Formats: sequence, C-alpha cells, structure tokens
Amino acid sequence: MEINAVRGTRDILPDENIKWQYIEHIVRNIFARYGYTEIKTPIFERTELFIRGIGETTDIVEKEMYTFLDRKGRSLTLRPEGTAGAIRAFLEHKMFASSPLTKLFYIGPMFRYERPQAGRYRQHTQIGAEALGSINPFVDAEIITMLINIFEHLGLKNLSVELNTVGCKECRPVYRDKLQEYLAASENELCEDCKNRLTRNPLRILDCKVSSCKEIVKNVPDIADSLCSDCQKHFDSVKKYLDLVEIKYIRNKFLVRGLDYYTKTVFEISYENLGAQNAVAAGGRYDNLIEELGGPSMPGIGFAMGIDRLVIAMDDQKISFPKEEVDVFLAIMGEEVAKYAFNLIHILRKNDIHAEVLYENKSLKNQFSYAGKIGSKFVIIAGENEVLKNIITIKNMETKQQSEVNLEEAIAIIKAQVDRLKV
RNA sequence: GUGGGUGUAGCUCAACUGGUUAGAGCAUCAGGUUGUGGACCUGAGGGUCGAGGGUUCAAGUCCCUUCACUCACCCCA
Repeated sequence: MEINAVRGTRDILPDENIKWQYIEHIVRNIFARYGYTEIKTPIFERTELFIRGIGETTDIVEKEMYTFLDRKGRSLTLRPEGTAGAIRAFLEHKMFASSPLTKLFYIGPMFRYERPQAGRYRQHTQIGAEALGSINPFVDAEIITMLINIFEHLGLKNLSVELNTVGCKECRPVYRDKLQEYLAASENELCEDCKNRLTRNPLRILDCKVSSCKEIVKNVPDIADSLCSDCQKHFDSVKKYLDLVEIKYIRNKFLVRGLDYYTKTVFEISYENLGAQNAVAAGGRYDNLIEELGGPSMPGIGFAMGIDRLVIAMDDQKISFPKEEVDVFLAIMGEEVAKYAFNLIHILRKNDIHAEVLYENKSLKNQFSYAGKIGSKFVIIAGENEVLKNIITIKNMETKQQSEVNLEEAIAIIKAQVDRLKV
C-alpha cells in the first residue's frame, strides 16, 4: 500500500520551493526596512489560548481546530493562526516592559481542519506581522503600505485593497443593535445561517454570499455613521494617510472579519483570479486582545498573508523567479580519472563555483546532453588526456569555444562569465 | 459536514454503441556519432485502466460499494 500525503497537506517540490524562497527573501528584506524582527513560536499551543484569543463562537474555534490530548491529558492545538501565539510570547517574555513599541513578524505553517479547495489547504503557510503598543492610525496606514510595498517588489499587479472599520467596545454594540433591528424586519427572507447569526453575530450577515441575503443587506445602515468620535477620527486618519501616499483602496462597508478580536481598522487584499478564496492578505487592529490574554491594556495591529496563495497569484501573472544557475559541469571519462576529478571539482567549489557532476560512468555524449539540460555555462572534461598532459579542457556551452588551459586560467574564465562571482 | 466533477504510463491525454495483445505526445534510456550538448532519425523500457465486488461468452467502457483528487458551499491566508 502506497502512503501519500494526508488530505489538505502537500509537498512543495524543489521547483516550487524556489518560489517560496524568493518570496521569503523579498519579504524579510522589507520587514527589515520597516523595523520588524522575526519571532519563532511553537506550532502548537494550549487549546485555551486560541479559544480566548480568537473567540469561542468563531468558526475556527468551533469546527476547524486540530486539537488533541497529549500523554498527560492536556488539550493542545496546532495553531490555526499566528497572532495568538505571538502575543502569548510577547507577554510571557514581558517584551512590553523593555520597549514602548514592538514590531514582530513570523513565517510558518498554520493548520485548519477545512475541506481543501483552490488556494485552501489544511496546512498552509502564513507570513504575518504584529505591531504592538501604538494606537496611532499612522501604524494602520503604514502596515497597509508595507504590504503594498511587498507586492510591488514581488511584481504582483491588479490587487485590490478593501478597507473598513468595525468600531470599538463603545460604538460596535450600538451599531450591532441598529443592524439587528434593521434586519429583524426581513428575518424570514434570510438564509438559515443568517437567521442564527441575527442573534449570535449579526455583523457576519454583512458578508453572507447568499444572493437573497446580499439583497437584504444592500441598504443596511453603514457602520461609519454609528462610530464614536474616537473611531471616526481614527478611520478618517487612516484613509487620509493612504490618500497621502496614493494608495488606492475600496471602502467596503460589508467587510467584517471572522475573528472576534478585531477593533477599528480591518482590511483585506485580494486577487481576482485565485478562485473563491481570493484573499492573499488580511488583517486589522486588535486593541483589546493583549489585555484579554492577561497582559497590560495595550493596542495592537497585524496582518497575515498566505504564501500558497501568493505563489498561485504570481504564477497566474507569469512572474518569473530567479533560480540558481550551474556554472560548470564536469564530464568524467573513465574510472581511472575519478580521483583527479574528485579533487578538481573540490577546488572549483572552494572557489565559489557551482559545479555539477554525474557520478555514474556515462558516455560523453550523454554527459554533454545533461550539461545542456541543466543549463551549465561551461563543461570541463576530465579524461585521460587531461590527466596525462596536466591541462584543463574547458568548453563554453554558448559560444561552443573549447580551449586547453591550466587550472588558474580555467577558474578565471568561469569567473569572468558568471555575474555572481564577479567582484 | 453538504453538493458537483474527475480517476488509464513519470507528466498531459486518446480508446466509436462493451469485442483480440490498452495507444499517442512529452520525458527517460540506447543507437545513428567507440572524447563533445540542444535539432533530426531509429529503437527500447515503462500500465494490477484508483481499489473491491457484480452483470456478461467478453468490462478501461455498464451497475453497486469504497477510496483519492478536484471545484464549490460554510468559513478563511
């Protein structure tokens, strides 16, 4: 019986992994410029953390967590998102005590027990960032501009930024009541799910995909008209900052996020051709979460983006990824020269040259064919002639020029042609 | 958890209303060129037709069951 990868998980094979490394490389550089430093937290935590952090009535907690008991009967859960763990670490190490502002980022796998579909996996990888300690709308706008900056560096186009606010402890309940009252009039026309949401979480009706619900929701009161003055000013400032640097966004009054902890600013960046799951990045502000997890009263904001989906979007736009190039292939003729060849390729590599070789004794034709296939710039032949005459036979695969030189000259020839080695 | 679609060679796909030994392209390997690549030519290897059961003289094809993949819903990166 063949064992294969479990449902919703997959192997990232070398050809695709090149893309992942490239994305991570770009993202790390940009984070560095914005002052975000990397944190690694465990991929499993006590279940309690996610229940308190994400919210008991969210779908993630209710039905999507990979939860198990360890040998001592403690309930543990594979992390479904990154914020809760990052904040836990932030509090556990009292990072708030040594700095007024902490900016963290992380890259790693997340786990959700959902049915897989296009752009959705049970194990997927998120790149996330959290800015802890500032209530200033400056940060909200900055974090969105940072994301745009990342996408621009990756060469991704046609992304749309959607922006909304979900208010705070003061004004959200007011809006919630208003909304509930408005929707109650059409209760019988709502879908079954939304009938439940009406009492449990009316805000979620706003992004229901059932067309009849969409119709009902169309003229619903706008939360922007119910905000307290603090949230109102905050939202206005965020928009002004974005306008200032000419970042285009769409105000979407139906945008509400699935996690309970969000306050004020929420946003989502999506790409149309991804299929039904079209968000590549999303996030928002969470001004009560740190305190709810047992820390000081302290605001925060963060986002997460999915590498799996980024790769799909970049493939869709046919964005090319730089790949490692082979500088020289060493063709070995006959077993007698094995020692000579072993030493030679060792020296080449010590000189930072990417040298490849096939270990099996194959025909020269076959070896040249392979060198062409892997795109090697040069081929060096290690045969009896070379050993006897103590010379290096080197061929430039593009110009087809072949010459006999000594070792130093061979290295110089290669370095002159390979950008990476020129200094 | 619910619904639709699809499972044939390493990959992409053929095989008419059931009918002999299941084919092709790409890839791989060998030879044409015994020390020289991409093109071309010739040839070779590679399949329990997803699995199990049933109908039939006969099943890749029809029926049932099951598994996997896939897309969509709920929800989300």
